[in-house]
Amino acid sequence: MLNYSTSEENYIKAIFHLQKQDGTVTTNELANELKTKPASVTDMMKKLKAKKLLNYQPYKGFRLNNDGTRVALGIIRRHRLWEYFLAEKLKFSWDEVHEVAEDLEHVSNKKLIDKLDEFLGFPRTDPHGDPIPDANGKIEISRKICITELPLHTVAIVSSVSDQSSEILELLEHKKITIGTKLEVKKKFDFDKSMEIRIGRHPVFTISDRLAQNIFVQSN
Amino acid sequence: MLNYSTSEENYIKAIFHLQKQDGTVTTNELANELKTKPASVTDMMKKLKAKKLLNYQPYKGFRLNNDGTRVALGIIRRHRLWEYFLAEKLKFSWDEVHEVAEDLEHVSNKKLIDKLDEFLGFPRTDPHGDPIPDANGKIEISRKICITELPLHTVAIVSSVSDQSSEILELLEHKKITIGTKLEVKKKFDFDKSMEIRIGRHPVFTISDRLAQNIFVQSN
DNA sequence: AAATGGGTTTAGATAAATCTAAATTAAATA
DNA sequence: TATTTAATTTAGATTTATCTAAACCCATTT
Ligand SMILES: [Mn+2]
Ligand SMILES: [Mn+2]
Ligand SMILES: [Mn+2]
Ligand SMILES: [Mn+2]
Repeated sequence: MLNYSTSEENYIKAIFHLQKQDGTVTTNELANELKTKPASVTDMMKKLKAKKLLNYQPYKGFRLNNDGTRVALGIIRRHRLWEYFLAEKLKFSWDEVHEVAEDLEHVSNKKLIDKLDEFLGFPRTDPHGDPIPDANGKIEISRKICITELPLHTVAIVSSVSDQSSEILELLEHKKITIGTKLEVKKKFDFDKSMEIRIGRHPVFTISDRLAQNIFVQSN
Repeated sequence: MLNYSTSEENYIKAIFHLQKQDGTVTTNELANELKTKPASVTDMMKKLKAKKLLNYQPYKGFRLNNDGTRVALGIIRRHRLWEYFLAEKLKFSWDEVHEVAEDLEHVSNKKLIDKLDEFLGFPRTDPHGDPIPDANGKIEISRKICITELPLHTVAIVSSVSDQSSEILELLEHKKITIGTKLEVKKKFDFDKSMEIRIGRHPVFTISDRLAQNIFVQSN
């Protein structure tokens, strides 16, 4: 296992996340994601290609290969285990963990991470409901769907939330929605795509399309 | 509170530790400590002087000022809290914690460290017996003396060990000496400076001068 | 007082990561 | 097919941290 610089790791992780949407990632997409400039991205892509972590032809975009994906999953494992530690053990709130984990994820000592995993009881998901890769880089394929796709009158369990800001946390806490909440969609309005939700036997209430877009439920 | 690079922090911490012996630290001493070259030290001393963390006149050595000392104590606080966490929670052994803490200490998020401190129950010393500075940078002045200085037939408590290698750990475990052990020196031999030690009512046994040099006891 | 030599600093080079501005390419439009 | 333009790459500079080799300072010895 080679070691990569903090900068290289940040690029690798960002490509991994952007790939999930499209097949191949473009220079501008990545520059935008990392708040850097396209020229810097091109430089780094040449370097990562030389290190055989991705496929890249000038002007044709890039995509992590098997080795690159393995490296990315290692970084994501570290990130999400630290997020779990911060929330569960240090009582950080949901929206605070990401920023700190951004730094901790770059301390890449295998024994540290495997012992941390054990200490935490081998958690399966981080505080945002995203799956944590195991020591071999295996990750659960999250069969999650957005509640905007959920059929009416079908009870489902909230499994993750894509936005991780304090603003969405405030709203979700107010609406008493959290990971694990069982809810069903009772009505959808075409006009503004808002919807009425019910949790258990509580009265129905309304959430905006903007919020609904960020709430995901288990689909199995 | 400004932030400093990993490299700057490593220099600051090393100066702090070297100062304890001498009054002022020399270029070669620091280069040797950090396994770098004297020219690199001079460059960094100019930078840290510009940042007003130390006193430095060409050819005259250097010494942290109040601000520099405050920064150093922050780094040492992080280092030792992580060492405690690794030993106490993740069950790392004594000689493994330092290396990992060398990386973790550079993640400088005040809330992270203060919550970690709380989670650990505000430990007063790290696994090697060295005091942990509190959130305000206050550190117990360790009134420790080496057992080579200890008068004969005086029971004392082992408070710290200066070498932190796996080799000394192996030997100390074999001799059943650990932090907290009550022992007394029964005899010293001029020829090789070896000494006979007694723990409680167990039979006396011999330790070398080389080992004795590294064992410190509380002196109060 | 002059010479010596170890410790220290300076000069100049290199590697990593970034940027701006200019050049280039490829795809869409005329 | 030629032109336009937006995305991308290249060229050249900058900052940080490091190094080697040469120059310099200064305390001790001749
Ligand atoms: Mn995160
Ligand atoms: Mn997360
Ligand atoms: Mn240590
Ligand atoms: Mn220690």
